[in-house]
Amino acid sequence: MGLTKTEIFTDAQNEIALFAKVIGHPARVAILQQLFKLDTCFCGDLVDEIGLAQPTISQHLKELKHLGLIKGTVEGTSVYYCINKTNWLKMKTVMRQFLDQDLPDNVECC
Amino acid sequence: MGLTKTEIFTDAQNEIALFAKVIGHPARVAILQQLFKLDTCFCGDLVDEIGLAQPTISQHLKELKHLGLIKGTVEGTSVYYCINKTNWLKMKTVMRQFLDQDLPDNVECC
DNA sequence: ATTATTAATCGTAATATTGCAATATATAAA
DNA sequence: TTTATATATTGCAATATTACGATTAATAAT
Repeated sequence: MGLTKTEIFTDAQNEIALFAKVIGHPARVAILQQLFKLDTCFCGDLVDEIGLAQPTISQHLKELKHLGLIKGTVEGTSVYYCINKTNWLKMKTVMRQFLDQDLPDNVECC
Repeated sequence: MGLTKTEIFTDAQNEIALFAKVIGHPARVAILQQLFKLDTCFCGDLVDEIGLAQPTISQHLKELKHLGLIKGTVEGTSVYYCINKTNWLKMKTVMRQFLDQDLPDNVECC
């Protein structure tokens, strides 16, 4: 096992989970916050800013890129990363819809 | 390793990651959606609704309970679960603040 | 051409997660 | 008291994740 049974859930449920999962690590949270703060950021800056080894940061960046939340552009020997606004907005919409579900006020809960 | 270095991140970053992580599995997404839909839900209903074994569901419920997103009340041999409104709102606030960060419109991104 | 710089990839160790069968626990019903 | 029902816990196997040292790749500078 150790393998999520994605096939028994709806696409929407899997999408929410995937987005949430990528946010589910403080290093990736920190990277995203940096990219928002600085608009664009060289990979090396992130390694300096966050206290993790370069390969570790690179790996987290890869995951964020894979989900489309960031873009990377090569410039010389450096790569600068930035938020992919379109996909960030998409994630925001998906997550907000999930978070905003609510119980009717009158319902008495346990 | 395989061990997240939480100590190098801020409390806020770790909190965001923890909340996101618990949503980062479709079974827990499905459970939460059911609890919102039905207001309150017997554990057995969840096992029937979602196609996972009873111990697996029980484990996911435990994680959700541990983070305070749901409450469980024993009634006879059954346990009924429901959303913990207060903590759900707290998570919503934390996550929304993270998701709502934005780049200035005028900034040109890569 | 050689060397320096930057980031990605590979390989690997440690730990975490997912899922379930088997079992335990606890209450309800007979 | 015995039996049925519902949920939690235990133990375990399979897989995933996290982290990093070593290496590679690719460009820039000398």
